[in-house]
Amino acid sequence: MDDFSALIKYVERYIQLTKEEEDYFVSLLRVTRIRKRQFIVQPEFIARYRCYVLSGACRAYYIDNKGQDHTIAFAIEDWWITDYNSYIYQQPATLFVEALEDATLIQLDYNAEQLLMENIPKFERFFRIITQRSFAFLQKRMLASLSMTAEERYEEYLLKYPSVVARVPQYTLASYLGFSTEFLSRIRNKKTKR
Amino acid sequence: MDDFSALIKYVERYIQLTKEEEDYFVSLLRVTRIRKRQFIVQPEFIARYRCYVLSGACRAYYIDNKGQDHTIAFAIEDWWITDYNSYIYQQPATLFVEALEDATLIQLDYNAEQLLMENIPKFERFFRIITQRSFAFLQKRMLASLSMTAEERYEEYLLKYPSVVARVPQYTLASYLGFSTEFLSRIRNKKTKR
DNA sequence: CGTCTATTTGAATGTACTCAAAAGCGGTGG
DNA sequence: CCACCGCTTTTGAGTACATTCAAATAGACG
Repeated sequence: MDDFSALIKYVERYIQLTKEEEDYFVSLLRVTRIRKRQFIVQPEFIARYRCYVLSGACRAYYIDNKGQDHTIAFAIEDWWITDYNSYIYQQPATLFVEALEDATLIQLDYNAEQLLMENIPKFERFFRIITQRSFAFLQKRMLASLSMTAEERYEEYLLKYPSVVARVPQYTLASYLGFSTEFLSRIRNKKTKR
Repeated sequence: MDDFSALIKYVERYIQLTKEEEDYFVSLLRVTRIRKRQFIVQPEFIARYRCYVLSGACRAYYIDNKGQDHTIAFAIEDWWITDYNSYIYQQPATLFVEALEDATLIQLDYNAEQLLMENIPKFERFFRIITQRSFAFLQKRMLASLSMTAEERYEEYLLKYPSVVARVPQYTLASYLGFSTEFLSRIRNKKTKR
């Protein structure tokens, strides 16, 4: 039960819950443990869950027809992850979601989420707010991708999310920022030489 | 009043409204007409409104420190537009939102939106759903930007949104897709020669 | 300690950019 | 209704930023 306290805290940043509501919410959740390199979501399968990261780190990525992979999201403690397109439309995924470290996740099932919103309309509000914030965040990332050089994007990300940079393999970071591993290596090398 | 029927229809794709709810909703709206090149949002000012486009076309863009502009969104009939980061956090904008043609817009004020959700909780649901869809859309765009060449992105956009491509100036389309006007010109030229 | 995975380095290459100038297009006024 | 002005698109040449491929090195895990 204690596993859920972090998530409860997270939810209560946006909406207030009574004890009963909290219990009902928790009754819909499930904790899973997965090991490094294990997949939560795979192409062709439908993403049934939205996952809240209790511990560990994950990434969602796409493999294009040339075989290159492109990271669309990272998630560490207190973040959510899934193939969002697959989850909200309940259609086959196009992404892989993989554990970068052994991880403990709280899963919220799609149907449970619908039930939750029907039974406790406040959760409509909760999901609205977190989605709005994610959207605003993604717009900023899109703008960064349109207007900044590779090096600038790296510097910005390093400043904002040092704890992610420190934890994830370099090639995943490069594929998130939109350039090759080799190029990130050169960027870092140039910095240390100064 | 008839001006609002398109928007009502839009809303009713996601939630059902009673006559009273509809009236209350409409009472919070305001129609404005703006001329080509006029701004709805400007940097430094707070985006007070979310705008639904009744007629005309708009774009939201960012001007970087080198003076280049980057289009983050277009909006034609039946789409919403604003500086979303500014709107949801009610903080100074970083974007320009401009009319590409004379346009008629329905404005929804930030405070009115909050009121609306308090008084008719169904609207929580409405904004949740449209934001989720926008987010899913933006993720796809981000992936396209990470994994496709300039030409591929153009071809894909042309297929999906021919009516936007046909209406907006080429330099705005290039700045949306993430390359220079000159390059888009070359892409198009190459196509017609085949 | 050995194997597998991740990072670094070098060299050649490519995709897309920049700058400048010309051409095309559209709206406005005489 | 035509001419002009401003804005947008096109074209050319030179260039930059970042990629690719291959090989070497370093690091992590059993």
